[in-house]
Amino acid sequence: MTDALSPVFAALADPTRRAILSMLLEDDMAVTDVAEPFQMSLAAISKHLQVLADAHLITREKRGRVIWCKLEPDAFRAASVWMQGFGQFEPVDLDAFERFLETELTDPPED
Amino acid sequence: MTDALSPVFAALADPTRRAILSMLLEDDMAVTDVAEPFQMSLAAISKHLQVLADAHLITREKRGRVIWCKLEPDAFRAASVWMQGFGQFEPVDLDAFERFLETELTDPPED
DNA sequence: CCGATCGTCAACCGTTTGGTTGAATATGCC
DNA sequence: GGCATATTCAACCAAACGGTTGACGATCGG
Repeated sequence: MTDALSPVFAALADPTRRAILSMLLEDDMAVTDVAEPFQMSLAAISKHLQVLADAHLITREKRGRVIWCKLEPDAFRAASVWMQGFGQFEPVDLDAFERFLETELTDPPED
Repeated sequence: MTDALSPVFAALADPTRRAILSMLLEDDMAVTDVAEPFQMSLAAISKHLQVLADAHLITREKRGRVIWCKLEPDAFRAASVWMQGFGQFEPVDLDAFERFLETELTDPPED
């Protein structure tokens, strides 16, 4: 499967993995801390992180004992662009995105 | 799985199904015509269409013997909105979308 | 050096997925 | 009515998925 989009969507299809991505949206996290809120083994979370890394949705960097997980926005963008082609004939999302642009500009995310 | 997003992403994870969606972007199609370009059985395509319909990415309408398949942009939009949250802190896609807006306005899709 | 912590690996297990084939169900046409 | 066309259903299969447990290799702290 040389196709880059399939692993991205497959990774996003699992609610646990989407929850992990939402957590990483706030900050980079160690594997153990990622696993903490979930009712499943650390090994299971480790596998989920592997799937996300294979899809290039995250990267992992080892510093000492701890492996830090970090969002990788590029893969999101590729998939998002593909999807936008299917919404484009509907004017509604243009409005929505203009509204988003406005809030993004008037209320920029703090560092 | 009461979650609405998972079946959408799962449906999009298969390249055959994404190809079907691209075909439907041009026009509504009968099941047999959807199946024609693929090297697999009609039953397999029928199942793919079922998956897409379960995710509400398409609808099927029976007229006579023929079942017409039609894109349903709303499901795309929900998933797209979810994903935009992960790209939003990157300024690049704003530029891309502005360019898209421009082409969309200067070259509107004919009915 | 030793014990605790961090994370992955390997083997296993039940379920889902993506495909096949052949039969079944509508519907349209003559 | 009878035949061809359009689509799904049902049973089956191999492979992938999402989870478990237990052992293992690194690394930190005393």
